[in-house]
Amino acid sequence: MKLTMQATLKKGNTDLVSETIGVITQHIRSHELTPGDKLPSELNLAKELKVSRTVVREAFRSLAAMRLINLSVGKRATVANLDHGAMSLMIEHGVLTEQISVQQIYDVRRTIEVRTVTLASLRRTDAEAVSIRKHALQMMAQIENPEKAMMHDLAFHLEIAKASKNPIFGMIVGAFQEVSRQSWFIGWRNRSAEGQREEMIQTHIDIADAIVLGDPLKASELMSAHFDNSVKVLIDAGLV
Amino acid sequence: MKLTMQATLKKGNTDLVSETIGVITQHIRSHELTPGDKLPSELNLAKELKVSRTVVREAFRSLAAMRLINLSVGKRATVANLDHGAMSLMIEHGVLTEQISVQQIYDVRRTIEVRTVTLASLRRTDAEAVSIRKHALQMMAQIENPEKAMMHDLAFHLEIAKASKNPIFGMIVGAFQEVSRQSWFIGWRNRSAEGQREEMIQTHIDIADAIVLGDPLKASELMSAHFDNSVKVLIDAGLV
DNA sequence: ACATAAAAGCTGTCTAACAGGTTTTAGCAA
DNA sequence: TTGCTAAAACCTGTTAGACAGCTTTTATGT
Repeated sequence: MKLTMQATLKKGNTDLVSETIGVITQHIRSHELTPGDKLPSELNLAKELKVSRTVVREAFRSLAAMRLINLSVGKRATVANLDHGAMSLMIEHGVLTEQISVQQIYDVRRTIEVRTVTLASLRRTDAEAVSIRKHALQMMAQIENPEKAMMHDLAFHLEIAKASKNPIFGMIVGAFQEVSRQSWFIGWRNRSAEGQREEMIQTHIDIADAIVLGDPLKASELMSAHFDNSVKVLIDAGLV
Repeated sequence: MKLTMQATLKKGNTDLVSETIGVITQHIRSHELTPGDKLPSELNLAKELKVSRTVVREAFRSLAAMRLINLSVGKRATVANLDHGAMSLMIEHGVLTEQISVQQIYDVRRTIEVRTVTLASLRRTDAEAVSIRKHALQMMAQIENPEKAMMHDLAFHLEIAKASKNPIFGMIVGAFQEVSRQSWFIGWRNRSAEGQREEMIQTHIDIADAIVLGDPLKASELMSAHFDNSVKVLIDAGLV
């Protein structure tokens, strides 16, 4: 890769690391780099910008934390694919520090997922429809195995987001899954009455069927009802 | 602050920095820290974990990049308030690297903002209602000054998100504003026909009025129409 | 032409040092 | 004793150099 990083650091009020981050993102932009493309090495960047390797390293780490680039030992840093890892941590942090409540998460999820299921109904490939339905069926099959049932539940929602063909939805849905993982079992445990779990899973199957049939209205209504029910269960469980 | 970081690094397959990040987030969790609370100093953490200050610094930088903590020279790191800065960069990166299209952003925005305006209509304080309406009116007043008109436009949407009383919506709406800033002028320039800009701004005022009146249905319909129109303008401009 | 070994390049981590900002401490004055 | 001030202690930002261990390139010999 040719190394033309004509941008120089204007050593102003902010710190060198922040400026270096800016230079690197600018580099990505000006060279029109796409996922997988390599960035300059730490040493070259340091020399180019006349800063220490430490500064460049901290800048790289920052970008890696946001999942904008990938680091791996021995190799040069590469531009990263869109990923929800960083957003997951942000959401988790919000919950941990009591800035976000579980109910608020569910409201956002409902808002997003009513949309993803609508789009998925319209845009899904046949393969995606099959995959989505399979996860719903597997939930039912694994009803005695909460751990696995949850896996399929999460995968079900994520597949729908992917089938919406909008990567931002995929990112947001993915971001909430880490933290949802924790409240999932509460919901499961509190659906203890006869048939409650089956009913919940059946809703998933019905949603899958609506997607298979390409019925966005039906799909979104079911999804909305599913969230209504989930929030109700959590509230009944005293989790508010 | 008492320094009990009993968690030790299990020097396993991943790198020390990642593990240190985990320890720090764990520290925040176990000590139930909330925004503003101080974290241990780099040196103390380094000694505690038996790693070099370099490693701790890179961990801190990573967390700061995600806006989970705030750094400032001379002072100890503190737990941060929820902030959309990192998410802004992630979205911008997605657009820059051609993983996200402008139209996809608008679809997400519409989805979210139809919801925020609904919630805002129900939950806004009087002060918020006034502020929202003021921004809409200021847009009209600054119709000859695109730069300022845009500022009020963005503030308008952000205020609505805040009035929804769900910080996640605020974060998401904020995150998209950085990147929307760039397409805003395209939309503005392409509403060149007589009265088109006034019409667009009038929609904002109408939305504000619906919020003032506490009419969520009307507000959400108007917001939806606004996005329909914006997307149409951008498509007509050839930006797809 | 190809396989292999050496060399060069790169990242991860550590140590030591110093500038300059911030908080705490100590001591002095009222 | 209280309140102010100056010094000390603490803390972060940045630099330089070093070495282990992994990866890519180069050179070498068959």
